[in-house]
Amino acid sequence: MEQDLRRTWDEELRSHGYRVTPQRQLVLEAVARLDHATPEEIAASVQETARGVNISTIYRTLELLDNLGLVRHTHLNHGAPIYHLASDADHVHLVCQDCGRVLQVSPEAIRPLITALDEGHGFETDVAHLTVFGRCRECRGKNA
Amino acid sequence: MEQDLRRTWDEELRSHGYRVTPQRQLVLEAVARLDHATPEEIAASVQETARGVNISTIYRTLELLDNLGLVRHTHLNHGAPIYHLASDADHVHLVCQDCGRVLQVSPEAIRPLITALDEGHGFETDVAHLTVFGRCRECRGKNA
DNA sequence: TTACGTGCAAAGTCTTTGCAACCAT
DNA sequence: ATGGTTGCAAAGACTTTGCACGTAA
Repeated sequence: MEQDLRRTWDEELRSHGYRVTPQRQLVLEAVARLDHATPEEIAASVQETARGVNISTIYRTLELLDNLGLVRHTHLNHGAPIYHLASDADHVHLVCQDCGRVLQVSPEAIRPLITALDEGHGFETDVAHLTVFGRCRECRGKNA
Repeated sequence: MEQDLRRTWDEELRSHGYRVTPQRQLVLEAVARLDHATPEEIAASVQETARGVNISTIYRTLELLDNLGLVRHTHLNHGAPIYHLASDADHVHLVCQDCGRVLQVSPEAIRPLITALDEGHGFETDVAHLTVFGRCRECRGKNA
């Protein structure tokens, strides 16, 4: 499994003329390990397992991997980008504006939306990038 | 109409113990006039009609108006917040990741989504804050 | 008058960039 | 060898904060 991941992006990089470096390896592993993380969190995570990768390299690597389609990002709060593996099953994020909790739901839940936007507006939804803000069950219960 | 808007937020501010100042008035008018704009754009717009309002006041005012529920914001790209009047009819933004175009669609288009998230997850969607990324009809036509 | 609000400037985040040294190929 | 990569430090873009003065109420 990890071997598969490795082989895949190895080839992906090389086939596009990019080099396979330890830093890129570490960043991708961190993204896979953390599941959902900001550039800072990824940097912190990488420091633990290695001497470290410079934060600017983290940014450059994430941008590269994103362009290659190996990772994806979305914006959960304010504007902080959150990265995750593109190979992760597609999912949509529900962010509670009260408690900050982040729920993941299957794209099935939003299939009707995708269909409606496609048929009604010719718009092709980027499901992996979708974040829905609102209030979660718990917070709705608490307040009015 | 403009009178209505004015009376409404005037009272809204005062009833919460805030003062009605020319700056706040200018910022709200700019948000109404521009329909969708970033803090910077709002600042620029305000400079045209008056000596100007300091950018930090713009930020403070937008935050205040947002808390009071007079304006709303969403994040279209990277992280630049886009403000618009809360009284605007609810609408959802479709952002094309290829050309950057922003389409507005009625919340009707996403009613099924709202329903599904509510019934399936007890999640109350903040429609006005929703932004959907993807590719617009034109860009889908152009490329493959 | 009183204390909320504003302008200004400095400080803070987060991200990008220039450049010389480094290393994957 | 040689050109893509990295680390470092500086520069940027955007936002927040401290403080003294200004002003709505």
